[in-house]
Amino acid sequence: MSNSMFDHKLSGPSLAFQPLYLQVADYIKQLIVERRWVPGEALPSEFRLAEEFNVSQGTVRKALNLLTDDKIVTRRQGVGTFVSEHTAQDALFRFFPLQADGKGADLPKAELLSVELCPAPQDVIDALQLNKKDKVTKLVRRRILDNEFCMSETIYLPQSFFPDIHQSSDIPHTLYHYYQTKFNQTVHKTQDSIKAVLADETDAKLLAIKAGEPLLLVSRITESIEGKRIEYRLSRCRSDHYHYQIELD
Amino acid sequence: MSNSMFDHKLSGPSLAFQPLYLQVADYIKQLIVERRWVPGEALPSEFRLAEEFNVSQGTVRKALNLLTDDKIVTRRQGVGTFVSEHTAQDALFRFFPLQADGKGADLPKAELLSVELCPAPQDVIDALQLNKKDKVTKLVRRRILDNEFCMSETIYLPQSFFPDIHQSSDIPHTLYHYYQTKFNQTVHKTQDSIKAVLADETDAKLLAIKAGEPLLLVSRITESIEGKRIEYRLSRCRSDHYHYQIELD
DNA sequence: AAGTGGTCTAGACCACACT
DNA sequence: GTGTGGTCTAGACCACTTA
Repeated sequence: MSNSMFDHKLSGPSLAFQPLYLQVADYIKQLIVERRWVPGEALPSEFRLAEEFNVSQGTVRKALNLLTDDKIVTRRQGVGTFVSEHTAQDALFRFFPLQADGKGADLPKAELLSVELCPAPQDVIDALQLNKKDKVTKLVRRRILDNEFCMSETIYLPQSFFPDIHQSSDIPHTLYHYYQTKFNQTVHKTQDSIKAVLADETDAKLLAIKAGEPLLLVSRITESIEGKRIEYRLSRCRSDHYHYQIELD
Repeated sequence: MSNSMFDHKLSGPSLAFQPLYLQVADYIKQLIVERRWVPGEALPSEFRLAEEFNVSQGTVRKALNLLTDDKIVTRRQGVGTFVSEHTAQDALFRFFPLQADGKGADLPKAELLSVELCPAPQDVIDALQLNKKDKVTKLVRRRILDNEFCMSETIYLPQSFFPDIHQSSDIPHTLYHYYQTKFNQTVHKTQDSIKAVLADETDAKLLAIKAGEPLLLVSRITESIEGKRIEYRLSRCRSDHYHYQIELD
C-alpha cells in the first residue's frame, strides 16, 4: 500500500493522464521554485529522490534529464545534480546575442543611467499583461563593448515581482543574476522581436553617433521559470560594428 | 561471439570511446545521408534495428530519440519512425522568422527574379569556405507577405552541391524542399547574423519604398545534415510592418 | 488483432570526482 | 574507497494506429 502522490496506479481520470516522469519533473521544478533547494545547491541523489517519491531511479533520471534540457538543473558526473544559477558567463552570453563584427564574444559592461518608479505605459501593459493601474520600475542603461557605447536599454519591471527595486542603491550590471538572488526570479526564456529604426537625437547623444543612422531595435519579453512575464526591455543597438547573431535549427 | 561493428566490449582505445547509443545514432544518420531510407520513408522498428545492430532495443530507442531532438527523424506512436522531410509548413516557418507586426504567421510567397552562374564573390568564399576559383549559382528573389513586397533575397549556392541548378527552368519557391528532393541536401540549421542598414536605390525599386528607410539585413549561412555549408543568403527586409522574431532559452 | 512507439521498472556495470 | 551520474540491458505493460 502506498500513499505517495506519485502512485500512478491510483491516479485520476484518464483525461488528466500524465506520465510519471513528467509529474516528477514538474514536482521537482515546483520544489525549486519554492526554494526547497536554492540556485547552486545540490539536489539529493537519484536514488534518494526515487525513494522519496516512490518511483524507480530510472524515472527520476528521466525527469532530471528533462530539467537539464530546460537548463533548470545542471548535472555533473560523479558530483551531483545542482539547481542552475545565473553566473556572469550565463547572463552575459546565454541571453546576449549582440556581437562585435568579426570577433568572438566580448564581455559587455553596463552603465546605469536612471531608476524610476512610474505608471506602466500602454505598450508595457500589453507586453507584460498588466492591469491598467499597475506600476513598474523603469531602468535606463547604456552598454559598452570594446570601450564603445553599443546600445541603450530601457527596462521595465513590474512592482509585483520586484517590490522596492527602485529604492535599491546597489543595482549591479549583471541584472539577471540580481533578479535571481534578490527577488527569486530566475530568467528562463525570452522572446525577442527585432526591427530596424533610425537613430533619433536621444540615440545620437547616448550612443555618440549621428541621428539618422540605422539601429537595431530589440523588444524583449522575459519569462521566469514559473512562466511569469517578469521583464520588458527595449534595446537600441548600433549596427555599424555589431550584429545580432542567432542559430536556428 | 559477435561480429557487429557495435560490439562495445571490443571497441577501440578509450580515447576514442563513444557510448553505444551515440555510435548507433551516428550510423543511422549516416545511412539516412546515404539514402538507405529517403525523406518521408519509414525506418524499421526499434526491435528490427536492434537486431541488425546487435544492441538492445533500449539503446536503439535512445539513439532514435536523439535523432528526433535533432529533427532528423519524426516518430509517431503506433505508426513508426520516419525520415524528416521539409514540407511547406516546415520550410516556411521553421527557418523563416520574419513576421508581420501584430499578426500570426502568414504564408509568404517568393518571386524569382534572376538565376546566374558566376564566380564566387569574396564574402561568399569566406562564408561558405570555398576555394578562390569555385563557382556559385546566384539567385535573386523577392518575397511577398500580405500582398506586399517584404524582402529581397540574394542566394548563393556552391556548384559542388548544386550542379547545374542554374540551368533548371522549374525552380519552385519552396527552396529548402527543392534542395532536399532534387539535390539530396537537407537543411539542418542556419546561422543568422542581423544588422540594420539604410535602403539604397535598388532596395527602393525592389520593395516599393523610399531610399533611406531602415531595413533589416539578415546574413544566413545554411548547414546541411552532413555538416556542410550549402547556402549563403542575404535578405534585406522591410521593417515598418514586419519584424524578425526569435525565442531564446 | 497485430504492430508500433511510450512508459516504467530492476539490476549490472562503467566513468568520474572527491576524500 | 565511496558515492555520484552515465550506459546498457531485459522484460512487462500501456497507448495509439491501422487493417
